[in-house]
This record gives sequence, structure tokens and C-alpha cells, in this order.
Amino acid sequence: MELGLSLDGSSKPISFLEKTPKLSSNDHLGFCMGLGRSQEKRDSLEAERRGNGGDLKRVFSDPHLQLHLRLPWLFDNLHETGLSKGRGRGLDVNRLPMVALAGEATVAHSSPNSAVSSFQMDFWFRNGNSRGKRDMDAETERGSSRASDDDEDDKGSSRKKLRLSKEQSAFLEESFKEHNNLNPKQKLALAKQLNLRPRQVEVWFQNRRARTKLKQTEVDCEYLKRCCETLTEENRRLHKEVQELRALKTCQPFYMQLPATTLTMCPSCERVTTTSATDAKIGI
DNA sequence: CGGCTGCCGTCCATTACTTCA
DNA sequence: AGTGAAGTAATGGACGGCAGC
Repeated sequence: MELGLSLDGSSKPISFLEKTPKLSSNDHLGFCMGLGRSQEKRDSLEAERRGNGGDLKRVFSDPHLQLHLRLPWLFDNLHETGLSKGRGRGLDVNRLPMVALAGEATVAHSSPNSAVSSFQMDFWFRNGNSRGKRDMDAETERGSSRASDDDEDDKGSSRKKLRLSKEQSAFLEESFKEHNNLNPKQKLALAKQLNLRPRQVEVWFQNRRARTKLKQTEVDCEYLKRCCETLTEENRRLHKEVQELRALKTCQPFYMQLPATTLTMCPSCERVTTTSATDAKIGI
């Protein structure tokens, strides 16, 4: 499966989308996306999208805003089902578009695999990793339960912990490398791309920040520990030196061994300088 | 202008669940 | 098969910033 999204290349790209994520070494799988609009342009685009009832075809036909997807059936359905219609129609942004699509997609496609499951199976299976099947099984269940989850948001039931697929995690990781905080638009975009709820993306970033912080704390702790050890060693060395000097002083009076030294302070710069007797003799 | 209130986003501690050894 | 540890998704509460009144 190849999913390529190219959205203009102008002024202020959203870098986390701009950067092609390395989801997998497998060629079958790949997102190629770039959002290059300025914030204002994106805002107006979003407004336009909402305003015209979310006509995806119109938006995507913008010469500067192109989405190349090898999922014609998917976007046909998106368009036909009016999924992209905005809040005016009461679309819950926390609801997965794909899930909303699922019911109708099964009508459109007689295959038992709805648009959702087909999309997701491709998404997991092509990576060929050992977790593929397990991921799919879990995800199939997730997909089927998600609709109800999203409808009622786990109302009454115990929370379900959903494991993100490798690809989803990798993509989120790539995004996190770009910025560890998301604005609402980025969150929505990511959620859409990864077929997750915005809340899940949000939570993932929260937890990721927490993990980063924890790791950084561990690193800092380790560094401070090393500093402490170094200073302790230095302290020990200096103590030893002082002891040796004291011992030397008691055996042989200091003034017999060393030239007389005076400390003087410069009144202007307040620097302390040492002047030994020998220096004085030679006129330094 | 300052105070109050509601909304929203983030952080943090914690829980609940999954995976693995 | 059972179990504990580790990892992590999800939750709930606290808090701060901001806009509207």
C-alpha cells in the first residue's frame, strides 16, 4: 500500500508531515506526505472545507493541494459517505472517520472486510514482522470494538488498552522527533493519518514526553553522580595534599624551604596577586 | 483595569492492561 | 500454565493561560 499526500510546498511547512517517515524498510508500506501551507492558508482551507460541506474532491483538486492515494475506493467512500463533512453536521472530531465509514463501506463492498479492516490489514501485514498477525488480530478486535467505543466512549465498560501497531508507533515517533508538542491541527492530521482518535495521539504524546523526561532525569542523575564522584575524588586528593603539607610543615618550618610570599590585592580590579621574595629581588 | 468564570491544553501520578522472560 | 516485571495506553485531577463578561 502506498499513501502519498502532497500539500503545496510553500512558506511554512509542517515539518512532521513534511518529513517522510521511515515506517518500515518494506517498500510496500509508505506514507509520503507534505503539508506546505502557511497557517492562514491552512485555516482558510479548513474553513473552506467545512464551509462547502467537506467536499474532499474540491479540496484535493486544488492544484497546490494534492493528495495522491492508492486507495481510490477509500476516498470514493469518504466522499460518498460525506464523512468529511464538518461539525455543522455534527461530526464528532473524536470519532474515527474510518469507523464511521465502516458500516457503510460494508454495504458498498460485499467483502466481509470493510474499508476499515482492509486498510488496516494492509497497514499491518505488509511490514512482514512477526507481530503482524497478532497485531492484526488485536487490531481487528480493536476495529470492531472501536466503533462502539467511539460511539459511547467506553461508557460503562472497563477501559480497553489498545496496543498501537509498530507503524503507528514509528510514525508517532518520527513526529515526536520533529516536535514534542502538537497543535490541534497537527493532532487531527496525525490522528487521521494513523487512523487513531485525536485523543489517542494526544495521550501518546503526553506519555512520550513523560518518558523523555524520565530518561533525561536518569541521564542527569547519572551525570550528577559522576560529578559527585569526581568531586569526592578531588576532595580526597586535596585533603591528602593538605595533610602532606602539614606534615612537612611540622618537620621543617615552611619559611626555611620556600621564599617569602605576599598576597597583594589590586585596588582597581580587586585581583589577588602573589609576589614572592625572589620576584621582588629581581624587580618584577 | 481588576476580578470572576468557563474552557482548553498540559503535566503528573496513577491505574489497567499487555507482553515477555 | 502461572507469575512477576517492564512497558505503555488510558484516566483523573491539578494547574495555568486565555477570552468573555
